[in-house]
Formats: sequence, structure tokens, C-alpha cells
Amino acid sequence: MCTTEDKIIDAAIVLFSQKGYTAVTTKEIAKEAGVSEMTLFRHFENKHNLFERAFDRFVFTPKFIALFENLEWNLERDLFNICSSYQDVLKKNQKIILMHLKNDEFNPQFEKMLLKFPSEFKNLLRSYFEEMRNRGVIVENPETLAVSFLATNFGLFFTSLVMSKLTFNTDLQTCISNYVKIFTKGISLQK
Amino acid sequence: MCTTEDKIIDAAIVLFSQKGYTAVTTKEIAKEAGVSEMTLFRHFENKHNLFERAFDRFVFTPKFIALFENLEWNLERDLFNICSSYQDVLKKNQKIILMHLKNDEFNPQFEKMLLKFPSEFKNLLRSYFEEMRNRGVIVENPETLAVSFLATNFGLFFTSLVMSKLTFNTDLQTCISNYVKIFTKGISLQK
DNA sequence: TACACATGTTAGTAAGAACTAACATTATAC
DNA sequence: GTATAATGTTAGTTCTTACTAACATGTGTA
Repeated sequence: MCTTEDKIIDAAIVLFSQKGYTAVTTKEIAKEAGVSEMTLFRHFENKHNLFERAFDRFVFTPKFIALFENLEWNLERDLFNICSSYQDVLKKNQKIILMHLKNDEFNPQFEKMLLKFPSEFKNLLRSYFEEMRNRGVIVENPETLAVSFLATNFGLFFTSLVMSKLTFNTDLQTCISNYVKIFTKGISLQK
Repeated sequence: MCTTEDKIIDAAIVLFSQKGYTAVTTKEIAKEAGVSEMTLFRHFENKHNLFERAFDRFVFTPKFIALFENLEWNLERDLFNICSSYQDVLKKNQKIILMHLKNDEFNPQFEKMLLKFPSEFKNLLRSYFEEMRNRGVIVENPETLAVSFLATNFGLFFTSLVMSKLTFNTDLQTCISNYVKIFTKGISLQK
């Protein structure tokens, strides 16, 4: 966090995610990092290289997968934990996500990395719902449930991110637990 | 759709929403519109002006509000209609939404226009849920429900938009009706 | 035919951005 | 204290881009 390269990368991530690749100048990044523009080029050679290095810094945590190995098999509690962790991951990576949204014109392998996480996450979710169906807790189609859960969670995150200026009286945390409660009740079998 | 200005504006919207304001050149827009760059400047004076004109073209339909005057007061059916119409509005305006995501560095009044729609929509939703609570159909807090419903809907849209490359086996339509069904069951009172 | 008007073409200006070279300055290690 | 490495400074090159000016071409209308 203290080295020159780190300072530059941090500044780059902030600015790229705010404005997008093209709109940010190297001079700007250097200034934000509190460093001479020359130093930037000495360390990263060129702008695009800096971008790639900045990207490599952020990886979706695989720790997340461990979550699925410590399930309680209680629908509401499990979903709440999953949902919360997912929101954490998204929040931690929000800069890179924004960066991606503003720079998707280039770098296809960039795209692949970003899509790897949600698709793996979906598979984990589907397995979970499959197991819950085997246990007779739910009846719905696991795949559909997984996609729906994934999409809505992403929506919660994204709404709170993009529409932060909307003065809603409800915060994300309340929204999450409320959503999970409704979702749980909505898919639970009852006699 | 046939005038020169329209051709240019259309091209501008496509390119701006794909790449963002800064990354697109006037030459590029002119080429995409099948028109000389000079003609572009003759009509719009400068790039920023073209951007504003392009923005003005897209407005969130107020027709949407009429939907809330023809309610059936059947939870699932109403929500499904609302949800579908909302997805339509979002889809119709997806270019402008993307444009906004890539250009939010400037133009604050731009932001206001974009946020007007979701906040009005949320109020309509809250009124609906309030009335449903009065009728004894649901018990949850109307505000929270409205925000949750809004957020998740936006998430469905956005997921299908951004992550279109994810090869999920479930399409948006299925996802919506499934979500509405679950949501309805989740908030309905039952004996 | 003749005129007006929209568009194309071409050349060019001014500003800004990425990037380089050369030299000056500071800090660190021994 | 001196050598070495990292950083700062300054000036400059090249390229791209927004934008202009002047003139040419074409097209419809009276």
C-alpha cells in the first residue's frame, strides 16, 4: 500500500472506475497518486499496461466458495448468509465492475474473468436448491431459482450503487433481509 | 428517421452508449451516420451539443403511469403487469441508461432526469402496497416492499443486459414470472 | 435555365494527450 | 560521506481530435 506502484495503481483504479479508460489522462493519474507523470511511465511503460496491472489487482475472492461448505440447511439463514457475502464481494469489487462497464470496448479476456464469478456462483446456488428440493423443502426448478436469486441480488447491489442519489428511506441491509424473508417464504412448501 | 439530423443522432446514441462520450470521435459518428463530419458540425455546432440533443430524444414514457390506474387488485397479476411494463420501459431506454453509466462524470441535470423515473415509480408502488395492506392482503412495510421490488426488477433487467454473455438456461420472461410468483406468495397473508 | 440550399471535400488550426530524453534532486545503503 | 537507485523537472515530439474555412458538387424548385 506504500510503494509507488501501489499508489499509482490505486489512483488508476479510482479514476478509471469513475471516468472510464479513455477519459482519464496519465497526468491526472500521476497527480492523484501524488507522483510525477514520468514516474508513472517508468513503472508501467504505457497507459494500457497500467490498466492491465490495475485490473490484476482485483480478483473475486475464492474464499466465497467456502461459504457453500458451511451451510446450515436452513433456507432463510443460508440464503441470508449467501446474500450478505455476495453483497460483500460485489462491494469489494465495485470499482472493477464499474471499470468494466466503462471500458468493455476492449479486452475480451477481461470479460471472461468477470463472467467467471457469476456463472460459478450460479452453479453453486443451483446445487444448493437441488439439494433442498431433494430434502423436500422446496419444489421450484433449481436452475430458475438460482438465476432469479442471482439476478435480484445483483440488482440490489447495483441499485444501491448507481442510484445512491435516490433518497430512499430503506437501506440495503434492511432490503436484503426483507428480500430473503420474502423469497424464503415464497419458495417454501407449507401444508 | 430519414432526416440527416436523425441519422446523426441515432448513430450518436449507438456509439455513445457503446463506448462512452470521450471514447467516441465525431468522425466516427459521422461515418456511422453515413454523413460527412462537416455536416455533423453544421447541424449540431459541437460534440457536447450533439450529446445533449441525443439525450433529449429518449424520455421515459409517462404512459407508464396509466398502468397504475388500471389495476385489478390481484397481487400476482398486478405485479406481473407492472413488472413486465417496467422491463419494457427499461429495455426501450437501455441505450440511454448505458450512455448514462458511461458518462456520469458530467451533466448533473442529466442525472436528475434519469432518477426522476425510478423515484416516481417507487412512490406509485408504495401507494399500491399501502392499499393492499389496507385491504388486508399483505402485512409488510409498503416502503420497504416498494424499494425491494424496484431494486430486484432493475437487477433482472441489468443482469440480462450486462451479463448477456452468460449462458444461463433461463430467459428473462421465465425469470420475471417466476420472481413475481415467489414474491407474491412471499408477501401474501395465508391462514 | 437559374437560383437556393443541403451536403461533400479538402486543407488546415489549435489544443491536448501519450510518451521520450536529458538532466537535476533527493533518499538509502554501505 | 559517497555511490546508487528512485523520483522530480522541463522541454519537446508525435499523434489525435474537435472544430473551421473555403470551395465544389448535387438536387429540387420557379
